[in-house]
Order: sequence, then structure tokens, then C-alpha cells
Amino acid sequence: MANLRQASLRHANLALVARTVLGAGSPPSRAEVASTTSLTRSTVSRLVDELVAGGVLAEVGSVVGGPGRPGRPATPLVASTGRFAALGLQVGVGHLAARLVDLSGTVLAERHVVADLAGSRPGPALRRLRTLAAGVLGAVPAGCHVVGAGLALPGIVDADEGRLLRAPNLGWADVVPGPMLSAVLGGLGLRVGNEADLAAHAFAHPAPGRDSEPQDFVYLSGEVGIGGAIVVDGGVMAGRHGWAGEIGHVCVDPDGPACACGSTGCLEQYAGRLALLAAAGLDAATTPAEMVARVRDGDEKAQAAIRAAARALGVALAGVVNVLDIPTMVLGGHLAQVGELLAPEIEQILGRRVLSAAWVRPRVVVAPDDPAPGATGAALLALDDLVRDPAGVLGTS
Amino acid sequence: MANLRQASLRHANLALVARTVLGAGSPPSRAEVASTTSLTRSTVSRLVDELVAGGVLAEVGSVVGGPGRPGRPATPLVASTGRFAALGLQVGVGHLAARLVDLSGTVLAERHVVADLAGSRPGPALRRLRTLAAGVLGAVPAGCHVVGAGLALPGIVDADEGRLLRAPNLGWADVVPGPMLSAVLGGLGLRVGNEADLAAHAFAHPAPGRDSEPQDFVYLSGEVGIGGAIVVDGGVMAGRHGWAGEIGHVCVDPDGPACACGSTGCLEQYAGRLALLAAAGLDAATTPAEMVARVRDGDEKAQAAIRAAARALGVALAGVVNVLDIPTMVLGGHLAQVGELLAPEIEQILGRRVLSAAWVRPRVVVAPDDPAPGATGAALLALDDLVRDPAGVLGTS
DNA sequence: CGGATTAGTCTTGTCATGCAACTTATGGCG
DNA sequence: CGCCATAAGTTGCATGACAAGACTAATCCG
Repeated sequence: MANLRQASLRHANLALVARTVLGAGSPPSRAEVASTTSLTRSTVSRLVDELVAGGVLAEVGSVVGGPGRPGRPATPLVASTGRFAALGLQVGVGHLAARLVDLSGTVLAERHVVADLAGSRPGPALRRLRTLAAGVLGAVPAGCHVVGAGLALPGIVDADEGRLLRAPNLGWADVVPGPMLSAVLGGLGLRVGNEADLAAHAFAHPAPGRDSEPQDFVYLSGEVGIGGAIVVDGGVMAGRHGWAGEIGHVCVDPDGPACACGSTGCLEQYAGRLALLAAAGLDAATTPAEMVARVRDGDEKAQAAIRAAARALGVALAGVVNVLDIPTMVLGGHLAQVGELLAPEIEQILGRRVLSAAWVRPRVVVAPDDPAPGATGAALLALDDLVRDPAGVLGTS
Repeated sequence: MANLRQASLRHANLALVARTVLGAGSPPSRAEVASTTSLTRSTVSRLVDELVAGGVLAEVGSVVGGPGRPGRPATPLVASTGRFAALGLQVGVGHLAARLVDLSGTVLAERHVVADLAGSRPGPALRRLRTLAAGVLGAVPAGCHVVGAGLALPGIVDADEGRLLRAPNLGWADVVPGPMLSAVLGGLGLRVGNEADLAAHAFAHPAPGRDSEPQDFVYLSGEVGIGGAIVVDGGVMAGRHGWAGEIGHVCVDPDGPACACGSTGCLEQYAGRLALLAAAGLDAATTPAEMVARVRDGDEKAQAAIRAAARALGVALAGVVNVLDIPTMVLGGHLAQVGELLAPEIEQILGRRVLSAAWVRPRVVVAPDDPAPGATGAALLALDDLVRDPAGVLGTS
């Protein structure tokens, strides 16, 4: 709750103008920005000129003035491409990824490798990630400024200290990845976050400053276990210590099977990837696509496993919806790949178990197939800082 | 996301100064306010003068300047008493209440009646409430301006439309109380809210602009069923439609007893007041104090009922903690009255079932005994508007 | 070619804050 | 008792950000 001086005013309005342009469906003119922000045209003009000079925004060359529309044609404004970018990294249980995303949301460069890191040691894995990051950073175009870096990790993270506290599925505990990567990052400063939180951020924001359709939802990220994130009004709810969203360990049945976390009947024991495959009598290496095929072919054991998973998800999510009043669920990770099978049944259970279902029917959405949404989210998070305070990168701070 | 003009700047800084004074532990001087807000002394002086002239703040007559402390003595500032107030109303299943709370958090007037409203009709009940409100408003001191009114209701509420959608324990559905009370309220405008949400607000804020210790917690409000509220950073999380916090209908055991809401195994079926008494083999009219006495006297059935309730609460709350990372639980309503019995056992279960318990041990707090905290919360909510934008009540808007 | 229309720029005025000097009120010390 | 140090609060001036409205630019249409 800092005080406000005149400069803050300018900063806030710069951010407002930047967000308005970035978030608009089609490139808006200065005049349009003025009318949507209810700033005057003169003020918007001045702020836009600064943002264009600073490389945050750009004027589209092609001037728009269709027939039947008199008057001076507008100069459409867009996020500038390839001027500011951020590095997004991800360590998954089955892969490593690095991405460079720019202010317009374009992926400028990308590296992705499959790697089985279950039970691995952090050092070698982070060295491999460092190589990926170096490759991506080598592809930075001339004149492009990398403003930040983020790392998505599948576990409980202390964001303030940049520390991974515990990642059961990797077998890692108490790891601080920043120093290991700093040789490649230079002075960039690495922001560490939970994979589900960052994937959820990417789902809510296809590009910096832009909002996608559901702005309030619960995101489920399945890789080996099940992670989750709560998104309210486009922002990820971090919780008191940044550990919110551990939906995988919500209790579905107190008398259920024991979980590695020490509790019993956790959701993960029913709908985690390994639990799902085991219940279907399949090998741990079976791909989700194959599982889907078996269910469609009438494999009764696989069908029962899907039904059990959907039931567990329905019970757990109904509790979440009752508590949070967020009636949209997004299935990501392995849950996305079998999402078409799960969604109808989950929706039916939610309809029965959610108190407010009579007014607003909960719905289940399947996330797009992306092997590393956490990397994108990590990059977007760093770029969001720029959007929130564009004055920081302008000459006059 | 409105734009900022110079006036907004002044409004924001007025609010900042007002909050700083109201939220301070001991009455601060202008100079202290300047240093905590990092505004300059001159700016603070000007803003404080305006707030004092407008009746929001007041200077304490007794000037403070102890020995061993040279320099001109400070002029302590406090919230002005009896100049601005708000009306808080509450309809419970067992009572009606009206309170008048002023900007310093002082209750200027109060009326409270016991009434069994289970299965009642809204009209007569609201007429009785109107009488209470009139009584309280009749006690408004001269020169005191009533700035708003709020109403706490035990059910699902549409705050924007001021409509009670459904209150199962009252037997009410689709009621709009505003018009019924407008004769007494004048042009005041009634804000309607969920009882648990407003009680939680009162717990988080003992007075307008003042924060009490836990600023992140889950509040449970037991009357007949169980309501709840999520408080994050001192603010009640409303959810997408304002219906968040229905913890009473979180599923504890999918194979458990049927609930009136249409689901099975809801928390309310284990820890609701009636369920608790039934499990203990006691009459529905038994008071919580009597129940506590029986447990302490060794009544095994009562002890078992408490244990079952604690177990259900533990399971449900563990899910909430895992999802939200809010490790503080506050027991209100009838749960507060048997809270001393429940708290230790709930804490133990949370310790086992919460993933992050190893780092931050969840704790259970018992709310102070107040028959109508929702009424206080409703009044505080209206006063918070004033604190958030004091310019509204000053001469120059 | 001129009028209508809309986009964008420029000039002037307003107003809230920062800055720094000033006034006020008190304690301490010779 | 009187002077000085110290801290609180006030006053006048400079800065800078935005609003208002006039002005210029570019296009369509008749």
C-alpha cells in the first residue's frame, strides 16, 4: 500500500494503456484506447508515443480506413514483436523444456527433450536444463531484450526464496535451482513457481496482458500425480505461502488407500496417471492415447478405471466448487489426454454434489495439448511484470 | 480498471492516510503517518486537515510529549467517534439483531431478540426486523451521519441484486428484503450478504480499517447447518457469483448419510448442530453449554459425537487447506461454543492430512462468543466503503 | 473541389504533490 | 531564568501529469 505521487499516476496510466492495447481483440487506435480507458485523446497520444518509443508497443504500418467510414484513418497499435521477451523453463517428471516468449505472446525459440527424471538427482537434470536454456538464449534476435526468466517445477515451491521444498515425484527436496542456472541467465533473476500454477496462468492468458475466456477456474495438472491451481479473476491464487492448489491430496474417501503423502484416500490415488493405469491393469508405460483406445474398444477394466477416476474427481472437485464458487474446471496434463472420457461423467457428478448447480451448472473444459505449458506460463509471468509497470523499461523511470 | 486523474491521486492518498490512522495500534501523529506512508509531512498535514474537517478523523485533545523526548509534542489522531455510523442487521435461524457501529468500531446502539424462524415466512420476520432497525436508528446521536446499512442472511445470496436465493434452514427462497425495510432505511441502500461471510469480515476487522491477527483464515459458522467463508489478506473471497464458502456441503464420505441439499455425506451431516445433538442422543433444544458439560462428565455417547464431528471437520478442512493453503481455521457459531472440545482433535487430523503441515502446522482458533457477529460485519462492510474512499463524504468530492 | 468526419497533436490551465524554509512548542542545561 | 536543540506542524514555490478545447491531418462523399 504505497503512497501515490504524480509519477505513480503516469506509471499507472502507462500500464493501463499498455494493457488496453495488449488485451484488445483487434489492434486499437489511439482514439479507441482513449474511449475504452476514458482518458483523453491527448493523454493517450502522449503515453502511446512513449510506449512506442520504448519498444513496448508498435504502430501497424497498414492504416485502416475502410469504405463507408469517413474521416482520417486510424493507426492501429499492437504489442511490439521481438523487442522484449522472457525465458520460460520447465522441469517435468518426464521432460525438460525451455521457451522464449515475446511481448506479443509469440514463441521465438523453443527446446524440448524427453527425460525420465523420476528419482533423479537435481544436479545433472539442472545442467541439462541449463544447456537447453543456453540454446534458446542463443537464438535471441538482435535488438531483443530478455527481461526475465521463470522456472516451472512439479512440487511445493517457496517463490520468495526461489526454493523447491519438495517434489515427491522427482524425489527432490530442498533444491535452489537459481545458482545452478545463473551462469546462463546472467543477471536475469529466476522466478520459480509451481508447474500447475504456471500452466494455469498460461491457460488464463494466451499472451501478456491478454485474457482468455474463463478467467475463474480450477486447473488440474496431471503428470504422475495431480497438481492444481486456483485462478480467480485471471490471477493464480497463491495462498498464504504460495502452496495453494494441492488438489491431488484432497481426501475422496477417508477409508481409501494410503498415499505417499501420509494421508489416506487422496484423489491422486484414484486419478493420478499411475493409479489410473494400475486400476486398468495396464503397464506404467502405457500412453494415454492407448488407454483411450482401449476404453473405446470396450475394455471393461479400463472403462471401470476411468469411471472410478471420474467419480473421485467429481467428489473432490465438488468440494472445491462448494468452497470456492468457481464452476469451471480445466483438465490439463494426462487428464487432458483422457479428458474427453472423463468430462461428461465429472460434470454429471458435479451437477449432483454442487449446492449452487441449480443456478450455474459446473462445466469441465479440456486444456489444449501442450507438452510444457508451465514453461510458457513462467515466461508470461516475467513479461507480466513489464505490462504491469511499463515505465520500468522506458528511458524515464 | 478505471483511469487515474489528479483527483484519483488525492482520493487514494486520503484513503491511505485514513487507513493508516484507523489501522494504527496507538493514535499516530501527522509526522508518524508521514513516515509510515512515505508521504511528506506537508502532504499528510493537508490531507489530515481535510479528514478532520470532514469528521472522519479527530485530534485527541491530550497532547503527547513524554519526558526525555524533546521537541514539539505530537497531536495524536484517532477515528472520530459518533460522527459516521452504519446499520448492521442480521436474520438468524434463532434470532434477529440490529446494531449501529461507528467509524471507531464502537457499537452505539443494539437490539437483539430471540426468535425461532425455522420454517417461518419472510414477511412477518422482516417486519420484526424492521422494528428493531427503527429502534436502533432512533438512538442515533445528533450530528451522527448513518452512511449505509447491511443485512446478514443465513443462505445463498445474490449481493448485486440484494436477493436471498435460498436459505434451507429458514425455509426461505427468492426473497428481496430491501423493499420491505426501505421505509425505515430511508434512502440508505441495503447491502445483503451471507452471514458467514460477514461474520468472517467482523473477525478479520475489529473496527473499520483495522486488521486483527489472522488475515488469512477459513471461518466456519455453525447455526443449524454449517456455513463458511474464505478470508484472504483480510478480504472475504466471494467467488464467481458470491457463493463461495459452502463448506457445510463438502463431501466427507461419499457413502455417508443423505443431506437435504441432495448430496451424500456432507460435513453438515456430521457437525451441524442438529446432527451433533442427534448423534449424542440429545434433544434438539439442548444448549451447547450442556453438551460441553456432558462430554466433560464422561457421557460416552456425547464424546463419540464430538469425536465424529471433529473427524468430519478435520477431513473437510484438510481438503480446504490443501487446496487453499490457508492454515488457520476459525470456529464460529455453535462450533465456537463446543470449540474447546473440537479444536485439539481437528488440529491433530489436519497435521496428518495436510500436505504442507510439516512446514506450517495448521491451527484452529475459537471465535469470541457473540450472538450476532454477522450484524457487526454488515455494518463494518458499509463503513469500509467510507474508509476506502473518504473523499465521498468530504465537502469536495 | 469543398464539406463532413474522424484521428491525432498542440497549447493552456488546473491541481496535487515534493521540497525546503519557516513557525511553534517543548525539554534540557548552564 | 534564558538559550539552544529537537521535533511537529505549516507555508510558499516549483514540478509535472492530466483535462479541455482548439487546431491540423487525412480520408470519404457528393
